[in-house]
Amino acid sequence: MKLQDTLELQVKAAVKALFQSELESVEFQATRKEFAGDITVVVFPMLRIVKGNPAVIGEQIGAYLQDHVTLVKGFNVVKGFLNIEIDDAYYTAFFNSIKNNDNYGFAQVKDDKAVMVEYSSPNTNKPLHLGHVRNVLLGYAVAEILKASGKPVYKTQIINDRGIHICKSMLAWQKFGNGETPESTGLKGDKLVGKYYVEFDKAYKQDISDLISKGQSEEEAKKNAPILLEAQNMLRQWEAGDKAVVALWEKMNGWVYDGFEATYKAIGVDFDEYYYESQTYLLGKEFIAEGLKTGVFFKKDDGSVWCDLTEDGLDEKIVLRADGTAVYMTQDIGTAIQRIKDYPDVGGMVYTVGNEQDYHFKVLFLILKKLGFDWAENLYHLSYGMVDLPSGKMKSREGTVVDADDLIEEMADTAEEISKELGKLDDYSEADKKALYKTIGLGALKYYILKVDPKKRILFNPKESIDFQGNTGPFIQYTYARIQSILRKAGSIEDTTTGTAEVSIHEKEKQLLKQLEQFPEVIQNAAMQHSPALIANYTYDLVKDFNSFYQNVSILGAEKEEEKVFRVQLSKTVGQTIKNAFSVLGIDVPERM
RNA sequence: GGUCGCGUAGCUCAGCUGGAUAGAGCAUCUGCCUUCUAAGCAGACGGUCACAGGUUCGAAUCCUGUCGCGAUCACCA
Repeated sequence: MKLQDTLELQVKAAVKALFQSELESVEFQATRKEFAGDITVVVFPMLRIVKGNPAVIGEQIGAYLQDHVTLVKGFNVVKGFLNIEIDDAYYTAFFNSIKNNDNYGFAQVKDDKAVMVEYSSPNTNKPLHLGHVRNVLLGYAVAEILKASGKPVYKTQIINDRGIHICKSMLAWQKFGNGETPESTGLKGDKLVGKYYVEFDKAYKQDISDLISKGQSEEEAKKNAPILLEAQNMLRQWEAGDKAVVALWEKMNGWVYDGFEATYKAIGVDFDEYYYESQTYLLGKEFIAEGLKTGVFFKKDDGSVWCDLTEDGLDEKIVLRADGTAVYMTQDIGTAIQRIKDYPDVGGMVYTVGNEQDYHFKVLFLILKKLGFDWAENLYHLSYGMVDLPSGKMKSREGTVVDADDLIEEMADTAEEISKELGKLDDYSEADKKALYKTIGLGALKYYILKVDPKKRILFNPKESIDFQGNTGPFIQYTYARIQSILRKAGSIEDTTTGTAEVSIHEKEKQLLKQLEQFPEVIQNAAMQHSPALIANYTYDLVKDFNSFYQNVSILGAEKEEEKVFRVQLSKTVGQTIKNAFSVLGIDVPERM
């Protein structure tokens, strides 16, 4: 049983024995480090049940606990806070229970219902940028956290592969591309297609200014620009299944997918299943028709279909255009239903999408509930703030984006610079060095993004590089590498001793043990709150405790053999915990750096 | 205008369902590498938790209002 649960029972027993009162619950907190003790009972809330002076009550309960509970070694009362000192034996026992568990912190699969986590979900007309990076890192981490908390998880994305924006890239390539391909240019497929998206915009702007100089208003010109009309025509041809257009669409989307895969691989994320809007929007339409029959939706005079959400405090929402074509909502309804059809064990879904779509998901979830799906109760919009630049929003068309591939490369370059300055890796091969720089660079980037609350917007200043010192990924990776160095040096020592001998626990060691103890709970909390930031911050605290221990206590130079063994094992366990924590964040840890 | 989110040290952020003197990192300044990796450690400096009320033994945390920033209220996705 957990320490806190044990103590709760005992405190209740104490109150019953001393004051003949029944306590509903007991409030605990970690003892502040300026006071003696390990865990603290807050006496104030008891005053409702037990009348008297909180300090006196604290003293009485403390005395009772000391007499009746072997784990309680001592106590003191400061104001209304009863600080309890726990016997070292408790911590040694705890440590022995986890020290050989490489999966410490991860729960066994205990849920038969799976969660499907959607992230990335890009448009196929331009490369991924820093905004997508935040999305992908968040989604991947939350999926891994859910897994670690004991849930089966499917990772997926919805690829927005149809619509006017794709026709724009296609048309521009047709007009100006001269048959360029990723092979002929050496460009990544997504970059090539993105290039023509920008080309389209240039031509479009040229058309507009031409029309304006011929006397049209700006508004008219925007609508009548020849190249836009052509793109719209292409969309109609696509919807009509025109062979040539569809073939071009397939070819260029193929290029983009190859490019995306390369980026996902570089970032280190993956997916179990892909969904394409071009394949799910029709199913959405079916359920609109269904909902029309059951009265969930209604038709307006012009033939458009709507959902009335005014009773839920929202507006009316269109779900099908007057001409019968699908809107965004139609597709999302279809996609959700398709997923449950494909994976009947899925009992809930997480959508990783920016907070500008908060309203959309509120409405989507509500509509799915109205359509009567029981799983609609378990939908969660993992909403996150935008990544902005000092100049404002990132806009692909205007080229003001931080490209994902470039960023990853720059991070590795920075890692290389720092590493070379320190010069600790002279015996590494070039290939090993390169791999390490990537690990560190990515570690810095991922940690930088994941440590902040998803709700907050991030202001990314490309001129100020991401830190490698302090509360950062590389700092944590460094600590891990240090631990591995100790383990390499300790080598055989570990194996020759049983390590069960009683060792008096140093203050710094106890601090580490307390921190380790919390890890499983942190995983559960992070899963419940869909928050990678909790894991990141926990890991940072653990690492700080370790470094303090490392600098203040000699590990390999311990006076007694059993102390040395204990410290080495403790280091090893901390290292394993860092590795486990970082693995759910999708961050690798190096053996040396 | 309606709705939602955010506002904590010069900067970037923690602060769980209310608890002790609000914590880290960066930046600035002091010490510590002949001893396990100094991407580190030990310390100093730095705060009217946007503002005003309310709830209570106790509020950065909960409630109300005000101000500031952002998003959204599309037959775009």
